[in-house]
Amino acid sequence: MSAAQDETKGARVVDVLAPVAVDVTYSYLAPPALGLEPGDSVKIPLGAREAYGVVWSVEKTPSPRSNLKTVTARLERPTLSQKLRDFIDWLARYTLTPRGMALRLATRAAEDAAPDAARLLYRATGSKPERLTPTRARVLEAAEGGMSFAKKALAEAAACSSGVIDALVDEGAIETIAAPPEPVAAALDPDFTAPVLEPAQQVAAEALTQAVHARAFKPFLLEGVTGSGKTEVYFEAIAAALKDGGQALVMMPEIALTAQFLERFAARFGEKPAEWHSGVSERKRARIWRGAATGELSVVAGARSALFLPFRHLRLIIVDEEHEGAYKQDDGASYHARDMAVVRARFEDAAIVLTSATPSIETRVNAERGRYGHLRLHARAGSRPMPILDPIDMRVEGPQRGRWIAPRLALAVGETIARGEQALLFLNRRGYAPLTLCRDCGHRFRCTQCDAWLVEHRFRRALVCHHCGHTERRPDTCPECGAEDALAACGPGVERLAEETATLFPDARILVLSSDFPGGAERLRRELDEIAKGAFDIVIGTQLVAKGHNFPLLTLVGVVDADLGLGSGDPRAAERTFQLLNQVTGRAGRGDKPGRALIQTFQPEHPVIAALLSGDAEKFYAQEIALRERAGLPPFGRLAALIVSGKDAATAEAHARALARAAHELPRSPRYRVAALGGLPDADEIMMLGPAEAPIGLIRGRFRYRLLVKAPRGADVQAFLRDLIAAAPKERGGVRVQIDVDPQNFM
DNA sequence: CTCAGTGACACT
DNA sequence: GTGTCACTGAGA
Repeated sequence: MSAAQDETKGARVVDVLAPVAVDVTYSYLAPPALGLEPGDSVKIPLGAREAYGVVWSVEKTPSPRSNLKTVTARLERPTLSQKLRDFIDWLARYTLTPRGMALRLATRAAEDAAPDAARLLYRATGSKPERLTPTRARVLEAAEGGMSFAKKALAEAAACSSGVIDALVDEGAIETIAAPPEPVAAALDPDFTAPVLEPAQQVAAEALTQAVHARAFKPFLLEGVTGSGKTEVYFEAIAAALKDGGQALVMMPEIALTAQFLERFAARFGEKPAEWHSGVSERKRARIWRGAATGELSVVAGARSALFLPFRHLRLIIVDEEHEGAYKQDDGASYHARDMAVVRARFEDAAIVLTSATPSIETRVNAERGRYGHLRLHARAGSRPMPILDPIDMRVEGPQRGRWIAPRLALAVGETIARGEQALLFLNRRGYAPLTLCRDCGHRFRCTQCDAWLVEHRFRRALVCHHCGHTERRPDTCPECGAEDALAACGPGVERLAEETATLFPDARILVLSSDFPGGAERLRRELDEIAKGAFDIVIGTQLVAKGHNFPLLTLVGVVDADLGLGSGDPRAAERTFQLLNQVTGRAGRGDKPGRALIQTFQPEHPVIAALLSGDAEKFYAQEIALRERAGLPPFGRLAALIVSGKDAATAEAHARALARAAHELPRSPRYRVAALGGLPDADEIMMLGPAEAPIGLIRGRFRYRLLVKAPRGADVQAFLRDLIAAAPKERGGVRVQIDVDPQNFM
């Protein structure tokens, strides 16, 4: 018997899933000594390189095959539980993502999880260095008493750089000792602070704690207006999970929101939870990943990707602000984190709580039909009253031409700031003006890449495409007719609104909050702090201001254009507008004094605006749900978006057309309809949904078109999509299809 | 004829 | 995802 045969004799065959864009597992020989079980991580040869993979199954009766490669080694990583592996398989199938890519979502953080490099501590040995400079003396003095310090701490204490310490180590005056790795997060105390709950909160909290203790899958919608105390309620559910020795995951839509949350959490549980988002260092994420797997970590608060952490005993998931669009992931695997969280909870036999002041339609329907428990907090905690809403009919009492603030709104702002209170003007449009045209020849500035109007950004002296990001300098003369000083800005953006506000209130301290201003989350946090301290009288903001930030001094909200977004042809336009305006107007009010919101609109009788003004959310939900049901829109019909991309607009469009053609040639139930949401004007086989408004975005250097597939409830839209992708023409390269399923009915 | 750039393809 | 290979067009 040869040595090679000897080696393979008795070897087992394992099926390994590698984190690559492949849907199948690969089989490898595994030395029995490794004792591999499903969920174990292994090092494997893959093509020309070494990769890692996760054992998905161990073949009981391996069929004889030649040419199998052999697992190189076992990786010291926590085992991925059966529950997590099932979830990965499910998600891959549901989102039409290769399973390897789904696996990668769950293991990417572990790629950096080198076993913790020993942290080095420094302490004095007692021996003196050859040359004792004043700086060195300071270091030795600081290190006196046998205490050991982190290098950085010691350097800081001695006010020197770490180089000095290195030199002292070389000369033997300082020694290094290995320290145990720092714990990822401190232990949490479920009884650190006794909760103070109002009766309605108490009822909801009890329902949740019961569900957590039951250790079974149970979804809830926790619905309550801004300030009704939803957080305190779900803190009790977290406390219940902790008392049972379980883990909890809190998902947040925005990084900017986490800071505030962490503070409140620490006040309730004594310590902050582990924080998980793209801003956290890779090294730290790797440790959180391990901490979740070992059970050492009990609560993680984070963004979408936290959903894939390998929790050991997950008892509870919270999805905060469940209606937020930020839960939708679009590049790579595309999934809706809120819905996938529900599925994860099902696999983990955990409770899950979706919270919102303005739930999404699908969640409301699920709650109303009894699939989710429905917990409601009607009043604001501490009896803070709801703001008073007041429409301004722009047809009757609008501002003069070229102005955007109606006299009555201006008056209200003036009174508010005269009382030393804050006013917020809300306009969901970045930049100075959404359209620039030439008064002489009528030329309109359009994006050369995707045909959308270019938005003027006056601060930057630029014209920017909000669709694809294309930017050009704003010229002084018309590029069409050469006329000078003939370019006119049409319509308002926040920058222009700031200009008008400054003219109306020259002495007011005005701040514009817009996501495109430089400085990022850091600056935003600082500015929000300053607002809370009263450093500004008038805040002008885009939808950024709707996202759950606290404005304690705000008493007046002016919605400058409530109609914006209602006519966009997006099937979710009504829902989005209602949510946005509700969140924004809900910011008004201080203490027990009701706030006031003035709403400028050209169509006060529009169902969405009317429902908003009536303050009756029930009315809105009832009418929107009825409408969706009639139109077969989600959640009553299934909508999937195929995102087709190409290296330039023309290629992308060609691919989109080819795919649409393939869709119509595919044998299928006539109940499927494939539509282009704008942008494919003469393709007669394509049903148009909404106006053509160039739905292309430039993402990572590629142009994207969006095609919609609509299928009624019960239809196997995934099977259709799978066939469609298979039938998609692959010639000339670059048909990349991403499926963005609006997932319904997956339970 | 070489070389960088682009895609298609396979990976057990 | 990533390494390899074939093919292309530009330049020596």
